[in-house]
Amino acid sequence: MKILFMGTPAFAVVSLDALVAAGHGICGVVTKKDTPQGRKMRLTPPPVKTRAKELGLPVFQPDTLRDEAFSELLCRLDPELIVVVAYGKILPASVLSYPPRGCVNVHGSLLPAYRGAAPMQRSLMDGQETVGVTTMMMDEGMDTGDMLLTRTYRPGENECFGSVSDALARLGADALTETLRLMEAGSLVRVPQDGRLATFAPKIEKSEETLDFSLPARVLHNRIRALSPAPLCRTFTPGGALLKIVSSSLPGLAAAGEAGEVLTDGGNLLVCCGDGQTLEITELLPEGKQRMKAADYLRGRKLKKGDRLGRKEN
RNA sequence: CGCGGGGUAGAGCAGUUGGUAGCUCGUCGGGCUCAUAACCCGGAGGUCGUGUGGUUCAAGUCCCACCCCCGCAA
Repeated sequence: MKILFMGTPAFAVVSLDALVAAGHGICGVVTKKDTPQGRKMRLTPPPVKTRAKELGLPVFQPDTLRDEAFSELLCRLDPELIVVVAYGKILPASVLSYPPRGCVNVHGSLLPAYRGAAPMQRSLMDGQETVGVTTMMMDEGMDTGDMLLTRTYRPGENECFGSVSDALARLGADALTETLRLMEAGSLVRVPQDGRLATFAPKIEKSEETLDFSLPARVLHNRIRALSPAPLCRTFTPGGALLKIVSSSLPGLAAAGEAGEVLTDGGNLLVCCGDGQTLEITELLPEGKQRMKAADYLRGRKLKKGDRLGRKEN
């Protein structure tokens, strides 16, 4: 099938590779523009662009899909189908209606739950034991199109967003190729979403990164893994140093302490939470340092029993 | 030249007003113990990021240049 692929991050690269491996003709790859990133604000190409170039595919990085230039490009490429995986921009009706086979999207949740920008993170934050991906026919709504295929995944108790995203990227690619196979065979079944069951997964806001130890341990743990390996949850030491939390676990121990109180002097870093349960911080990233095991951090004697982690004092 | 932190034994850190390096852990050997991630004794392991750089009688410690890592901000 002659396909126009639209996607941006590493999550989408897996699907792009799968399409190529499945022998589909990719007439073009549309991705977001290079953005300044990192300390030096160096212009960095999105992963999909890098991969597309390696594959020798033509890459397009339009400012907008809503102008004449893109319409002309669309006509020139003349795709039968558009596949969208984490592109990062809304497709206008003019684009959605162009390809005869329509537009297929790979979405990182089991729709109609978690429509929106950050489905995987929100699923983990909510402590969902089953997550997944859904392929769907796109329409003008936000992830409201008819569902095609799903794949489910059960993340481990401590599994972080990065790992889940990798897993779902593979499952998404798998679901995508199967969807296209069924489409070509004419046996694709479209399942309308029940809008009454819809939930939303808005993008992560900066304020959500700061840990509030008055919350229950499980809530904190889920947030930590949902935001790892990036952007990471943050808290502050009594000295005011920023501490990013990379990973944690729930030892299931009750504790009588104040919220954010460090309960140990060495070894494991146990912190008392609002519900009287403990959260074990297993890996962290001190400001200006490499990420390290919490036990290593304690070896440097930066925290001792009775210290309180929390918001920066002002 | 956006702001800032850091590069010292395998790991995490300390190192005061410049005088050739310490701590916790790990590791190796021995001991104690029914046993142990516990305890005791002992050992190995470091050109202190790079520069056959500058200052100095003497630099991890001051100055200069460069490389690398990280946080903030985007």
